[in-house]
Amino acid sequence: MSTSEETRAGKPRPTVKRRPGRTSRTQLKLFESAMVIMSEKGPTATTVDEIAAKAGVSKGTVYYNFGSKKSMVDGLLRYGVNLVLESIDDAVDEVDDPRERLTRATIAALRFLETQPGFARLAIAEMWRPNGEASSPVLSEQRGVIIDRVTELVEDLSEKYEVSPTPDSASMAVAIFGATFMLAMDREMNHSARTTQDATRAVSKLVDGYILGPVE
Amino acid sequence: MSTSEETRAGKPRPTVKRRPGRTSRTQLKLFESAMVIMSEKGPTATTVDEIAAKAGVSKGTVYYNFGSKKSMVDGLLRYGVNLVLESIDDAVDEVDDPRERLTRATIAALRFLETQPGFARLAIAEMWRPNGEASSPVLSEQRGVIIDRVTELVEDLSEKYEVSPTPDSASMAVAIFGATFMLAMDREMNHSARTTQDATRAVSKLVDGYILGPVE
Amino acid sequence: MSTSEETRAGKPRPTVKRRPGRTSRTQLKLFESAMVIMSEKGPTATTVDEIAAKAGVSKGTVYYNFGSKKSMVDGLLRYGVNLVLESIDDAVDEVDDPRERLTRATIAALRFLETQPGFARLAIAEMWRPNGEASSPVLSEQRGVIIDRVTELVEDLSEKYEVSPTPDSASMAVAIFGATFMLAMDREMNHSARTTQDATRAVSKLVDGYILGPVE
Amino acid sequence: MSTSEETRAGKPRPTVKRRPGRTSRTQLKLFESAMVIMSEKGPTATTVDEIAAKAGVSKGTVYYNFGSKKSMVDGLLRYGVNLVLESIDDAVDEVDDPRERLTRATIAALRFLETQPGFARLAIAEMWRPNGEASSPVLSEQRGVIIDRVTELVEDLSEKYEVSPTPDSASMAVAIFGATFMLAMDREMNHSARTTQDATRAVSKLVDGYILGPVE
DNA sequence: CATGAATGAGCATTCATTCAT
DNA sequence: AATGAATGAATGCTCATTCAT
Repeated sequence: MSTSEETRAGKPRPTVKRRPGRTSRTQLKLFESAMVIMSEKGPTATTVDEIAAKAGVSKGTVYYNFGSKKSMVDGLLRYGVNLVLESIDDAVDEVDDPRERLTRATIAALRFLETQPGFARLAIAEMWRPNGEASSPVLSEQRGVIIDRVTELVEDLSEKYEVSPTPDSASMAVAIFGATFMLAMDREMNHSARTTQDATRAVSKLVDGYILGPVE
Repeated sequence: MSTSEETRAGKPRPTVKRRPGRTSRTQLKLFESAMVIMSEKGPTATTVDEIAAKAGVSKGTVYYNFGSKKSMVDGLLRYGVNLVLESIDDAVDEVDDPRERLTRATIAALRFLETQPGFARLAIAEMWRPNGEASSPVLSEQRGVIIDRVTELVEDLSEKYEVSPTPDSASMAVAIFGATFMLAMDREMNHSARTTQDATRAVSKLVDGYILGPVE
Repeated sequence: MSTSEETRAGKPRPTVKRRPGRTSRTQLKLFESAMVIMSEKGPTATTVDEIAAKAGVSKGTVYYNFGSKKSMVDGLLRYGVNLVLESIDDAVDEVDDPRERLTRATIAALRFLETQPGFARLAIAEMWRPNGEASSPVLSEQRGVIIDRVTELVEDLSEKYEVSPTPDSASMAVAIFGATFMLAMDREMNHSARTTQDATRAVSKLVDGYILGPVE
Repeated sequence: MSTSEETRAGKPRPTVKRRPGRTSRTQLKLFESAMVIMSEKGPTATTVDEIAAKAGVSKGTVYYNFGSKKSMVDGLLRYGVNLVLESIDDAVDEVDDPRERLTRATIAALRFLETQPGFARLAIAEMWRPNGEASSPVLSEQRGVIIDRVTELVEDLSEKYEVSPTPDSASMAVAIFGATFMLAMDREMNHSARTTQDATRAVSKLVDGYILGPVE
């Protein structure tokens, strides 16, 4: 699911199982522990010691398995994005109507983010970073992957409803994604302030706005 | 504009000019330097040394003026949020129609975020943080301030168009804010990918969606 | 006496006093402590903690003053080489005869190395290192400086005695330096095994061999 | 060829073949790999991982065969010294004249060191170390072995030419060895700066100097 | 007001070594 | 004989903060 390009010659480290999908028990434990702590404190504030302690292994084991904190975050990011993508695909599966597909997709994403607030926070903390050095290529990559998926859905919608020239599908996708994302984050911060349903409805509204012509 | 809650008793430090709005030249210089660097590297990765160097003063001076790094970030946050609020107020001023007001407000915010990507990054990096310890009260405070402002605008709209049961105004405000925010960030990351106009139009679309009834 | 090229932008570190020759008390203390410990254990085996402890300052102070362990070693190297050079110059001063000059120089070097076995060990440990990465440019530099000085002396000798075609002066310088160096090291290891005078005489012998024609 | 003094009681490990001179294929492979890497990076900077990787075995296998990194270095040292000794013996064999013997011996050593710069570096890095703890007994031992061999040659020379009281043979041996060593190292560092012949001639000169009386 | 030397807790990372299989 | 996952002590380095001048 991820590989460590950092492994210097002569320093053989497993880092990640060659067989994708087959993650050792230890790696999985570390993965989960890292996700939990990093969602709470953010990746920077999370120490490798904490992760190791939570996973019940030694610090050395973390490095034996992941090579570096950075590659662990990368792995976490890829892992999370895959989960989002999967939950979107599941929600959309066997649904034909483009509008219904988009709506279900956003709701699915919303639900996922509410279920996994950790990932959302991790993602945001990593995604908006200095464009410069620290920002791993994995970020732009994953950012693209998810936006592309939403853009596809929007484009199907555009075709069916023949939405006029105006906003390009990608912009629309970004907007929808942003709305969804922010609603999820808001719910998590102001616990119980608003119901999940409120959020769901708000997103639906926005989608509708895309289809309908401007208020005359 | 900033306060130092950290100053322990018995250790009198100016930290902040008593007279609000009256910031010394040194403080201003530090403020600006901090904003520039923190936008680029994020607040955590930014060191006090760097800020001092950029401002052309000694490290000690930073502490003399701000007391701590944390209180500096708080100040920056307040400063930025005020700017956003101001640009929204300017855009909305003398406009009566609620829809027009909301549209203009979002566009103003969009423009601001595109002009000050630094602040946007700073805000997001700080605002969605562990609900726990690290998160300063200033954050939730400012988060609330801005969402409240948008909510007001949405509520005016609801009244006029008598938007039915639908999503509560606050959720809508959050969604709109999220869409705006994400469009701004996306533009900055994928430089030039999409035009400012595309983004503007996309936001307008969403606003329209709120007003109109659901697609029948 | 040395500067740190490593200082990254925005991370202002004194590293070394601008005014050459004027080293702060702390830096001097660290310098001396480092020399003592590194001569005993070798630079690699010496930890920054140890140096700090011996100097009676905190670890942070070491970094405040030298920036890195590596630049400290570089400084030590330069420092030592300068001392050797000085002691050679002192010994040679006001002596005109080339042979006498060379002899005195080697004896001076020998004495220095016996007095400062630490430096000798440090030098050798650092000088013969992988030509690759780890080897700082300072090394080749200093290596050159000292060999050049000896070569000068040998060349003066060559001229006076019109030493025939034979080995080039530089090779001769290297050989003499090597003999001197090894005698010094040997004396230190096998304490008291051989007297300083024995060593001195051995070196003289070698120098004579250079002047005289081959045994017919 | 190597011993593991570290093996704690009750933990029987082969570590070294009982039958001296009989080294298993795996051990040989490790031996050679270690020599190559350690010559390049020095023994301290060389990790067991690297050696294992280069030899194509697992890290555990290194320990299975050698018990510890230290005992591996010891073995390497012995191995190298034996090679030098052998090449000297070969060069001297069937030569009767003491001067010729010494000259040939130094030239042989010079050639060996130029051929095996790795060993030279390894030897020097290890031989001049803290007299204290880290220094394995193997070191002084090997240091003695090689100096003794040269001393023998020098003594034969002394007898024949009746070199007067002056420098004792051992000092002379050390000096000659040092000159040889340094010339070899210098050639390796300043690649191609001086020819092998220059070095050879320089050493010859020094030997001659020993025989001839002082310049009157 | 300002400075800069000093601090020390904290952190990511390395690596020789162990051991169950 | 060999393996490789796991370990943990050790280490170089960072950086927010303090304080005497």
